[in-house]
Amino acid sequence: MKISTKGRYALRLMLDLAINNTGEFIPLKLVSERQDISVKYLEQIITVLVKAGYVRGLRGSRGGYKLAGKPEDYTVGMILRLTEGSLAPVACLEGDTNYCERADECITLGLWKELYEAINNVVDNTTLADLIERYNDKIGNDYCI
Amino acid sequence: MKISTKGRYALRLMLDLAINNTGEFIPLKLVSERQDISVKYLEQIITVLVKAGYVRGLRGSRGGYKLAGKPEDYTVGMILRLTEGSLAPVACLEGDTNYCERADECITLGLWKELYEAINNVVDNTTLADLIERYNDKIGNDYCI
DNA sequence: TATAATCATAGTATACAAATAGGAATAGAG
DNA sequence: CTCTATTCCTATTTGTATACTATGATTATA
Repeated sequence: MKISTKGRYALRLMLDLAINNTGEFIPLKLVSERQDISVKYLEQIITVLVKAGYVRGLRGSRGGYKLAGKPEDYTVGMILRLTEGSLAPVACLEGDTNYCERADECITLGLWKELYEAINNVVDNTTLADLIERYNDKIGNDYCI
Repeated sequence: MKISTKGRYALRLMLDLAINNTGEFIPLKLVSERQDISVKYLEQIITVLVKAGYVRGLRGSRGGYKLAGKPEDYTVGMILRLTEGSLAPVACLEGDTNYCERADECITLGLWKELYEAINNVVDNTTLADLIERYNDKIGNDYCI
């Protein structure tokens, strides 16, 4: 029941781009230094975010990445699902591909559904902007987003 | 973010013992047939439940297992934590052993705490008796617990 | 043309998941 | 008192996923 590094790092990556946004493209080298994650691993993770259209990349010198939209456009759920896959606690809740023969007589299915909903409820109701705002309130910082 | 087979099977095992309880000890062979899980794997899983005192075992002919307490005594959380380990979505929320240097400046820590609480809230407020009752209501069965 | 970056693909070490296997100990039945 | 059905104990296996690292091609700017 753990969120993997891919999901966690993707979130930190998006947050880093949001917080350090100046309008310019931000190279992964900088994100790597700030977040203490290797550039190579970040590259692998950001590929998915680019393909999903959450992040825009520019090659070459002065290249880098920036969020395609605003921090409030991206929920934690969107980012985690992209990098982690489904957040369902059991496979039989994932789409129609993992249908379970025992579903009708399954005593625990309802419980897993409830757990799934609780998880979704948290991640889908929190945006990057929310996280930054809460952090500013707590720490007294004022990251410009 | 998946519950492993150990956790899921442990829950089904406890439920099977609860539902099929007659006062006698129930051999794993029967549970195995009903739940379609190998006896050998069930043995491995039930060991933990016995050591925790959730289940009592008796060796030899006419031996088997039975719940030590009543179905309402056991929450899903108790059973899952025993077999899965902590249900924390990130390691830094687990006890004091996994302390993270970045905790103070971590923007995502609050989110993980919220998620953790949401998960705990579900599993700690559902007992085996609840699951059986809900199932009876849904299916029209009347398992004697 | 040099440089700094993304982009694409492959490889690797480790740990965890999901079991299976073999046999010793024991409680009851006959 | 022996047979049998069971728990109990420890090891081994197999596959898959995680968490990276490595190499090199491409491209945009200075």
